Amino acid sequence: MDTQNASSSEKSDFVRDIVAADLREGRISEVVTRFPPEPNGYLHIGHAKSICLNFGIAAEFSGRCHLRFDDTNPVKEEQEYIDAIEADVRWLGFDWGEYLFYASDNFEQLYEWATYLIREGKAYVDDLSAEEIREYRGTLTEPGKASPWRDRSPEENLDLFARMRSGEFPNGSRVLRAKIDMASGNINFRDPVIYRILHSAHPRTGDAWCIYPSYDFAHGQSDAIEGITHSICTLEFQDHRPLYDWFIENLPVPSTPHQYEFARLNLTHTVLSKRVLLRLVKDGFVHGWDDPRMPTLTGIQRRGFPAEGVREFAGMIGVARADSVVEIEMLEHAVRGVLNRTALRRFAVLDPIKVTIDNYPEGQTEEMDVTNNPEDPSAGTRKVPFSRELWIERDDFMEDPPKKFFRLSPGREVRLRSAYFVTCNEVVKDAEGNVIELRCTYDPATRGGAAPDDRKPKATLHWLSAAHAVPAEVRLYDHLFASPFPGSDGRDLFEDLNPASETVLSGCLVEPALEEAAVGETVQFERLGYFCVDPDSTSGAPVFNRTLTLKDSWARMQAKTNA
RNA sequence: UGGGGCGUAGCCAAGCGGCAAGGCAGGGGCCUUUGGAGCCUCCAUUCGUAGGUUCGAAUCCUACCGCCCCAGCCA
Repeated sequence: MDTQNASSSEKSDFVRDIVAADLREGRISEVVTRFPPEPNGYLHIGHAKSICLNFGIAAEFSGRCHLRFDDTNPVKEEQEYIDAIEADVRWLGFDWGEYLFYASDNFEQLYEWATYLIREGKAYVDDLSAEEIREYRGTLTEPGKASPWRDRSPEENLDLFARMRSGEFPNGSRVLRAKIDMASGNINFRDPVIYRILHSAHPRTGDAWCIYPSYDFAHGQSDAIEGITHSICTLEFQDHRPLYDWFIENLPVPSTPHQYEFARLNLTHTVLSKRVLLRLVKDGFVHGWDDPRMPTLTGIQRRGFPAEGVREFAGMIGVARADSVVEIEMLEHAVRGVLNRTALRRFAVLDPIKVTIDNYPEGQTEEMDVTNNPEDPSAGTRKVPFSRELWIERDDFMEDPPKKFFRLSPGREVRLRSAYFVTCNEVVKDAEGNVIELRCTYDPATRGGAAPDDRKPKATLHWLSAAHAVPAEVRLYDHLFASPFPGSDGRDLFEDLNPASETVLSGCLVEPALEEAAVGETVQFERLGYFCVDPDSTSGAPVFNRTLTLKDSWARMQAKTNA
């Protein structure tokens, strides 16, 4: 029973099953995985799935996971991205230790192996142009045909390849191709390009090279050099696996890694395409890679999602081979789960309305003891000042309330959390008839929020003492895209952007404890949601990003009756 | 019409010949000094479809249907 319970709480999926079997049956003695980002953009939540898989497996099976940059295309790659990727993987909570690699570390070895292939008669320099190569490749249903340069001698190929390296030829003039099978049903076998001429500086190797290996020629060989046992990638590389294996078999590589593919993550109401994310940033649809609406790890972090929530989410969704789109609510559920356990509770009023307690002594202030986190007694309590003039949330009052509205209204008594019961006696309006102030009385016997006669108001409100409240800016965030499937049914992706994805509120008020809140800290504004201190905050002028709302059954009820 | 994959609830996903896990979402209820959280409970007589094998099929076989990926000198 115990072992059953223990094993059922372990993560299990087809990749872990394969690793476990390989270990059990002695095909490997230690599992070695790798996370191989190309430094041409920022990491997003989809990468988090892969990171959690690769680092997670290594940890669970006492192996190791390498961080390797797949930096074989200098025209798209930048040091900025390398730095950001390292920071994001660390933020997610993973450590590659000494195992930091770059495909570019292997450029010399890769070059040597390319010449090996040439000497074996398994690679050749092709003078065809890019367009000609495409034409010669054939189509999905028709075989390709041989390039006229396919049968050059190894000597000539070696000479040409060396001259490609030395910079003698312009971009696009020649490529090195593996000589495999122009008639293969798998297009990756139709003499794939393995080296191209790119007179372009590389973030790491500078101008040492003007020819660069393609992904197919670099990835598996880098795996072999590092001793990777399980090279885990996404489904679109399935067709490349035979080619991956071909290079491993035809080259004198030091180990025999294997590739396994899983379905990449898709999420509703957002998009996980580096191309589109780049465009959102470059065209100003968002404020940057770290915009709290972005699905990038840096954006998610600024939004206030804890790394633990992201990891929990990765565990929830599993790993399989079927294409899927996960509802973003699952991510939000995981995030709320950790925030509920860890976030300190605070009072904040986003849309204030004045409350005056007529029978409370003018000039008096009390320090009320308020629980920091009812889920975690060890978080203790804090003092929140209470006085005669208060702010409450405008939404928490209705002059003419519908049946199920339990909050404040004329003649009704509610509890001010951890303070007193108050009753609304009078509604003050301006010339236009807008409610501008509520005149209330309090019951001194209910100090702390409990009545000696045990009567229980149907609602508990959050509040702020007017004299002590700190002004703040609060940014409300919602899904980046209004449609769950952006760009579906032929719509332009950008038409589906949610116009209400960001709402900036000024004139919000927060309790004094928040005046000097630490950037990056996420707290719960009681009854409103989770909010994260934004780096735009300055001393005494905090800025908060709404991470997520609390689940709101009142709002749900409203929506249902309105529908 | 070539090659490679995938179809289990609204969504994700276990299941590996013995009678459909779990989570998210949703419904109902309890509880509550957050209309939060928590707790209880309901939610697939059926696994893309049709045949077949078997005492027994989501699991094996056959055919069909649907969806995804591949024709970068991107990864």
